[in-house]
Amino acid sequence: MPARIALVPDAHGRGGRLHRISEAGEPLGAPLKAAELAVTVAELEAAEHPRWVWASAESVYPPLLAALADLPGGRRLGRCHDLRLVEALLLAHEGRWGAPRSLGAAWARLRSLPVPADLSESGPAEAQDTLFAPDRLQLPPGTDPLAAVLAVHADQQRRLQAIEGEAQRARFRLLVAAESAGALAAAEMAQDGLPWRTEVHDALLTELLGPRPHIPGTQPAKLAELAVRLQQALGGKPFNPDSHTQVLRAFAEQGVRLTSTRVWELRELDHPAAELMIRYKELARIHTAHGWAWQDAWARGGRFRPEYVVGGVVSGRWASRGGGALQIPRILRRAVVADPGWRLVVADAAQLEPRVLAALSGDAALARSAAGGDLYEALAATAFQGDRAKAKLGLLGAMYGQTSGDIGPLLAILRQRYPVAMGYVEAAARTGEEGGIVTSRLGRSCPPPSDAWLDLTEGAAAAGGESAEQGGRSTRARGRFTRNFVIQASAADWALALLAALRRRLAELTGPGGRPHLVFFQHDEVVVHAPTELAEQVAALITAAADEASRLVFGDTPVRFPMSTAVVECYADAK
DNA sequence: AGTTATGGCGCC
DNA sequence: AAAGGGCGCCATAACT
Repeated sequence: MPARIALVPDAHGRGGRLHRISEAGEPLGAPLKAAELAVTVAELEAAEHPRWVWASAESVYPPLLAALADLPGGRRLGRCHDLRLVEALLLAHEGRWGAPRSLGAAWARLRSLPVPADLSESGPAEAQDTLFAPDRLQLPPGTDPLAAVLAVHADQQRRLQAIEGEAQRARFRLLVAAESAGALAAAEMAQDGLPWRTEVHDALLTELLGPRPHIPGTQPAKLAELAVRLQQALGGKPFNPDSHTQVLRAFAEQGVRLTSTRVWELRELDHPAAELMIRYKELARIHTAHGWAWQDAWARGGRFRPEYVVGGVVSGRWASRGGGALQIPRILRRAVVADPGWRLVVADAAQLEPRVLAALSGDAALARSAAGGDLYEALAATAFQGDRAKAKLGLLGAMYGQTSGDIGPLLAILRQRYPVAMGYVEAAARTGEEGGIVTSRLGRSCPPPSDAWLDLTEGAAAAGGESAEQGGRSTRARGRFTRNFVIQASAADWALALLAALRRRLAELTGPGGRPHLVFFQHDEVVVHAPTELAEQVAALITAAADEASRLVFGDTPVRFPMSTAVVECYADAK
């Protein structure tokens, strides 16, 4: 078993302190002092390939990564144990959801000291020297940060060891490793950035909106023109098309009653202004969310640099902070182009969530449908007379808890043909409706119901009337949440395992053109920027990583998790 | 003036 | 075609 090394950077300088520890967290030998932390870390990484134990990758790794990049070889780190992320996983598992998870908070709990609240995570990363400052770790003044890292790590190992059931414990450990690996990948992707051609983005914006306005804050020509035509189509009185209330009023004055300004509602309207309104919304959104201001803030110097928030979604999916990394509109993918001599290897897991359901529930019949290429096609052939659309609709409805529409008969067929899988999601829904907790395959726990929920549902049925209705609504909403959680969170488990496996395999690959590296991760999709001569090898690695993830997360299952992979120059050409 | 809520829509 | 689950972000409206 390779060693673990606890690591604490200095408050101000380039140095830091380290201590070898055992798996259980006992210190081995004497602590080390490093004048040049990056140099020492690079040497130890090459010699021992340790698991780095630190307060959080988010605070420690980015500056270290920048320093490592300046060293010959430009090594990255293989593995870590992220105390803050692991603390969050353990707290949720222990039913202490919402307790602060910083190193300082964990330390304070150990010492029965007042527990500091977590800092808000708003705003872009601060200057590097303050990232290292001890106050960011939320430690009480005078605390030795290295001692805190050692103590909290040892405590976490004890809590991991205490998890009931050998298989569950092993899976939770995998979750801990994958979550931590994700934190490394997130920092590396933030540093590398997604290749972004500003001139392509510009041309696209100009085509859609007209030339960039000289005065910031003014509307581009085509948007302004649309607004005028919209006014004319609605009686000529000026109004602000960005204001829902004014739009509703303008339509009402023409005798058109709308309950909202949603696009699908406008589409059902037979009025010349409806189409203009839809077009206006479309363009206004691109302008405000991904226009020139966005480009200035997030996509300079040929790279889009988002900030990922690992574990930012309760299901274990990542969130992002600023830049909307996980909501890049499809049309803007034109601007994502590989460097000359490089390619983008774009891969997404095909029909991940229904496959996860098949593997999770152990439904043999559904697993047979998930053993090949198109799951919905197979499902349709067995249960829906070849109607693929119906098969897809029904299965999605079952996973999301849909009740409306004409979905009832489809669900009935699924219940009859796949009782094990349907029983699985329905049991999860029932647990939620009763106020219980569900967990993902690897053991990530969902949050408990809020106090407001308990107030709303307690005795609501007996009370009758409106409060019964309200209680019933929130009961069912909680059921839909837990029903979906088991699938979405287990899919996130799998995707995280894929990411970790792929990252490890990519690190071993290098060519004359450079090293392939991850540049994007979005729920069930990865993008690798690779020298052209390595692109096909990368595609093969992705397949291998998916197989490894499937085995690690679901063990021996007949369910396949195929990746749909494309080697392209431009992201928009991947699908 | 600054903060919070809402509506709406982008992604999975 | 939308709707069911999860998010982030923007502009406006509604508050403190």
